Amino acid sequence: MKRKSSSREEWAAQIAALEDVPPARKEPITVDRIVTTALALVEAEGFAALTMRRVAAALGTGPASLYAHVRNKAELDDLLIGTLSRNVSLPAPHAGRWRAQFVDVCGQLRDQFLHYPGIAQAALAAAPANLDTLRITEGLLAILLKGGVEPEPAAWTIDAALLYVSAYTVEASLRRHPDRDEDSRVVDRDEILARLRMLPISRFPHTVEHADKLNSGEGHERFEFALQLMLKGL
Amino acid sequence: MKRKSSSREEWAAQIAALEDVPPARKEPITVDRIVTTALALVEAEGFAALTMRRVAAALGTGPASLYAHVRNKAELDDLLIGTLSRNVSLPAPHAGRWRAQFVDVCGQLRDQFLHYPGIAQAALAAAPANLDTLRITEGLLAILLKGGVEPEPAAWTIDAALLYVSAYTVEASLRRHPDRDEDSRVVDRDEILARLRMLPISRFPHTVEHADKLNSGEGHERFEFALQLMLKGL
DNA sequence: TCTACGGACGAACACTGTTCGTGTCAACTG
DNA sequence: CAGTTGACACGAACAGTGTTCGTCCGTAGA
Repeated sequence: MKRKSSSREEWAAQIAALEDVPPARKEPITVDRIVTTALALVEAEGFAALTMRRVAAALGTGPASLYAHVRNKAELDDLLIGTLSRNVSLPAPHAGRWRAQFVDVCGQLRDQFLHYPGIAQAALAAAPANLDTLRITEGLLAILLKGGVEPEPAAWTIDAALLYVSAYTVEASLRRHPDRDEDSRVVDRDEILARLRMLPISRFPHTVEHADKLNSGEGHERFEFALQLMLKGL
Repeated sequence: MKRKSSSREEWAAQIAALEDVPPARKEPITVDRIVTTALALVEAEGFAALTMRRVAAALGTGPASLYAHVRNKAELDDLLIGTLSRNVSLPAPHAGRWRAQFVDVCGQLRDQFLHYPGIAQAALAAAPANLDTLRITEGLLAILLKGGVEPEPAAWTIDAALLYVSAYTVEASLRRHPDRDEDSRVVDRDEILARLRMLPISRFPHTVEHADKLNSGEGHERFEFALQLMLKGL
């Protein structure tokens, strides 16, 4: 019966061959196509939706096909943050504008991460010796050295700043996108403010008094504040 | 035959009742027991091993039993970081030592997170209005206000510092504990240094030149450096 | 004593990452 | 040109995940 079903399939194949368009000639899977598909998926549905199966399905195949081009999901994650890192443009270091240049590069990275919600989680786990992230480190190092910062403080400041960028964007993504209209979790600013004011004054005197300050900060004010804090401390 | 097997079980139960020790009298599951078990699991095997099934198994039951006491795995995570937050002791604010006090509290939190490898991932996702984390915010706010810092910069600095603590501990855990003796990933410091030196000088001049500084920092030197950076900037 | 109710839990669902073995098509080789 | 080889595609499966449903049972209240 194996024979029979086999010839039946051949028969179907022959019929399919009669169609004017041969079945799309399925172009081969490449690492680039995988990365592009994955990024589109993260952009549309967030990092939690990035699944080997979903990527494979979007490419019209099964999950096993991806493992010929990518060792791991972790390696795919690394490739994604590498691609994102390649999108930030590094300025020619200018001694007089080193602070602004530093903040600008970090801001570019922040925007890249925010555009693909949740992907910063992969950035925190990314291999420390990734070539594309090292390119950014090199650029930031050039900026700080040009600004007259000593090498070791410069290196450590870069480390701290990049860590902060990742944490900031992870948190921003988790706050925004946890799930559609869940009852808890998606508490907006006014709600948080109201809850802070409800705290017992005996145990949380300063929190209650300055609840508005704890929740203030439009856009990326807090982000810029934190980076300026680090740079002014140098 | 349902009858038959049923009576067989009853028979077995009667036999079991003959034992001097009644079957351990299975003490009830409580939120506290769940949290304690979960923390022990994370301490021993890392946050990735924290599974509803493993917690349930450690309690001698199935995963469904946990959902009577805990809404989500996310809620369990929140409970864990709440418990950890409750372990840091807040000093009485002292105007002359506000910087040292601030760094000390952050260091306590860091040590708590490092003691339960990977748990900081949950801290980044934790609810912003958790009572136990708010207690730490309140304590830090008291310290900074006592030090003469204005409320809004104080609030934003606390936000940045706590974010940094989480990011620092997440990264430290991921670097250390990814998997037992995997071939890649667990690249030690000397290996990273060697790889940095192999970079093409044309594209990575500063990275190659200062490779040693990029990798320096014993213990928590970088951690203290980053926090001092923020505090000096105030 | 009977009833209600909340906790415990077995089984299942819909997922996840990953591997194994087989198939198939292309490009080298004789 | 015929034949072999090797890389890639992929169906099926495995072990594991969070979560839910329906049923059981022991204890507290009427």
